[in-house]
Amino acid sequence: MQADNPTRAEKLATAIADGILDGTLKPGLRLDELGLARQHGVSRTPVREALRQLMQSGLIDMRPRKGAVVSKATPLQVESLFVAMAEMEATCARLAAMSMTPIERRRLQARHDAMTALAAAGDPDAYSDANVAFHSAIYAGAHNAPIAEFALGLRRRVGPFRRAQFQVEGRLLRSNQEHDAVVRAILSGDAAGAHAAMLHHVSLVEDAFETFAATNAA
Amino acid sequence: MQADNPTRAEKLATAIADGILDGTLKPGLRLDELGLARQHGVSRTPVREALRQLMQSGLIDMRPRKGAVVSKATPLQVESLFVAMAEMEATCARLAAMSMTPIERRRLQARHDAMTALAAAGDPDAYSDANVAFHSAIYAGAHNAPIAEFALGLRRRVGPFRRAQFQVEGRLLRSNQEHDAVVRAILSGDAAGAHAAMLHHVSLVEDAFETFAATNAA
DNA sequence: TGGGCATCGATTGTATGCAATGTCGGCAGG
DNA sequence: CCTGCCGACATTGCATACAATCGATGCCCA
Repeated sequence: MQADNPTRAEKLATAIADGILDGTLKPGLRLDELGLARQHGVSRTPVREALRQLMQSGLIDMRPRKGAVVSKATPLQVESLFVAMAEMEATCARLAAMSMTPIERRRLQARHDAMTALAAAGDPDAYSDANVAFHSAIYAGAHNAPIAEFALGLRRRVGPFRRAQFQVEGRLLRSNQEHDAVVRAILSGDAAGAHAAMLHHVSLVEDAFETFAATNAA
Repeated sequence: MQADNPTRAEKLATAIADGILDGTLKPGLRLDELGLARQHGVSRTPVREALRQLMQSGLIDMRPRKGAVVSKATPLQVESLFVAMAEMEATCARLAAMSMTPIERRRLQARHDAMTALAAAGDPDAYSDANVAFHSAIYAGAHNAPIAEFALGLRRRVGPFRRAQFQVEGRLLRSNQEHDAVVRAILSGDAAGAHAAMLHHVSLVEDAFETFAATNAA
């Protein structure tokens, strides 16, 4: 029981969050404190603290004496999440265009070039990983911790709803083209252009989700 | 000990948050769990839960075994907060221009007209209150819960740094003029214009803070 | 005299126990 | 048969007790 610098409550928080985000813990499921405690081999105390943390991040809902349930996102709420993420991405791009250092700009360009190659090679998995890093780089380039954290949290929360986005035929190349517009605007310091290009890019992701959802609703 | 529907942890969280925001608990101050518990007449458990909640909202910093301290905002971090708030206000204005219902638009217009009267009358206190409501109305008009909540949280956090903004001579009238531009853009559905106008407006608040800070740093 | 180290105190992390409250099932009355 | 009340149960909120870790103080030795 040594070398657990991350506290039990922290580990529980991430474990439960992972469970929610990867679909193991389904929306609406009641999170019983004692059950979770036994399941993870700890007492209720760290469970309670983990739950409180998750509540703040919006992954679960807790009402004073009614326990905790996995947030059940209505389609409207999911829509809000996508809109919010699009806006935050666009905002980060705007700020990045104004704030990125020359080194960050060069690295962004390098990332983008690498992704262009991946898109041409047609490797969805590698592209997807690189895509996450690409967007994270823009968050970081905004040089604004509060916004970057919020954007990261949003991305985590919308994650479950856009799993297969790069499976769609031709999405890779289009995504890369859109990235190109974003990168050019950022590198040239065009704040408004970066905002618009990123908004366009992420809104298309949202459209892809809606198409996907509509298809699966049949 | 009845009728405490808000749980003790919740009440503690708000109490401590108020203490931080109104300056009673100064940045850098160590928050001793046992001390807080005794001070509020409860045990450590609800204190811990309250602290965890405050950590998530950014008001305090906690490190695994090193306790909690009131977040000490460096000037750079304060700057980040102001930038973030400006961006979120602008984003809300953008979304509001696209999403507000006719009723909301009429109410916004009414609010603005009332504030114009207050500005003309030169009543800083009443204007300040109305100003909060005005901006909140725009948050709500964005019709996006995640963004609105984030914006509200940011406004709370920057609050302590912009107390006397309307004390500056002539600020009232200028503020009202800027609001006018924002309102016109929103009412006409000009998303980009609303974004720009709000960004301009809030950035001026930031400038006022910097002037204030620079003056007081002497 | 200065540095390394052991031990102590303080404080946090975790576990468990108790009291209070919400929930579910059964029962009486209409 | 349905509706409303009542009591037992389950679960949460809180308090207290125990364990583990960090920091500091003082001592010993070079």
